[in-house]
Amino acid sequence: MTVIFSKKCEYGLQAVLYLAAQSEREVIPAEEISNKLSIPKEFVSKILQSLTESGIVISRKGKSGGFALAKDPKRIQLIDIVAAIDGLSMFSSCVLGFPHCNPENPCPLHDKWGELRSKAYAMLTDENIDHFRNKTLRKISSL
Amino acid sequence: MTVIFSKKCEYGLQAVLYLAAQSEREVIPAEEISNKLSIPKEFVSKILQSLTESGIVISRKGKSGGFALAKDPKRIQLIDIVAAIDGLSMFSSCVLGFPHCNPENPCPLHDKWGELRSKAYAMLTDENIDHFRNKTLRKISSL
DNA sequence: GATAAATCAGACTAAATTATCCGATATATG
DNA sequence: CATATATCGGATAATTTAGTCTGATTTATC
Repeated sequence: MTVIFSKKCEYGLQAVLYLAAQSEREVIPAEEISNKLSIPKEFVSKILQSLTESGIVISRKGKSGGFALAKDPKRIQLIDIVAAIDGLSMFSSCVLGFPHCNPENPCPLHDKWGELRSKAYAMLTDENIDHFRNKTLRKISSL
Repeated sequence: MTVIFSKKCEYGLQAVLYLAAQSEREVIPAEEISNKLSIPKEFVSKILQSLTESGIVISRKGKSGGFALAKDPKRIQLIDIVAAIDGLSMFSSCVLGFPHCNPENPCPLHDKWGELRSKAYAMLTDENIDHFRNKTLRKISSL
């Protein structure tokens, strides 16, 4: 298998994008997110709990409770979710798994991969999640 | 955690690059690869066995046996090892884990990721492993 | 032929990831 | 206050990935 983000992180990104696409509404119950995105309810719930601790989402307990973004979607970037769930180690570790891969002791792919990695980082930082709102809505409606 | 290649695949890539860097020698015992690359012997041995079935390396049993490339290193590309171990699904599946991500139903990152993915693919296909020989030797000698 | 050094094959174990379950607690609403 | 509907928190289960062990077989060399 080859992965970019862990399942947990993929689900977290999807769920946060989902929340960002609902900006007019109050909190959204985990069950709705689970249904719309086909993520096991308990699992997405747990992931959002952890994002609550990271300050990215907030939760309201009890009847008509649920999850919502903790701040203006213009101030949240995809990298925030990745950092909270998977961490940022992929942006510093060697793509071939060699130890101490750096400009002094580069692996054969060091330079090429370094470029790609920077672009991947940019992809996750250049835009805030509000920017993805319409695209997310369109994607969700196709599911 | 965030991964590009599985550990198995990282080890496989390292081991094949190692073999390619030893082109003048006959077969290399798994133990040497294990020692030089700090990969558990039985594990790298298993990985090379599977690459034998894929036709990328050959093995010789018995005393002074070991592994070697099955063909001219100019005819082996990194993608061959990736395809044999991790498969190529990462080059077609959605980076956010959405189902049926395609130009008609793109996820919010579809285009950007598509570009990066192509470049990652190119990184693994544009050069044969003989091209990495010197870089590999330099890296190995620093371990 | 005996011995040593290697792969081969398959079962097994360990660890990490993914997913589920359940009881407790909080809260909106009648 | 009772009820229904949520999250919260912790334990547990299932699955995948990573790694280990052992015994058999092969082969070079003395």
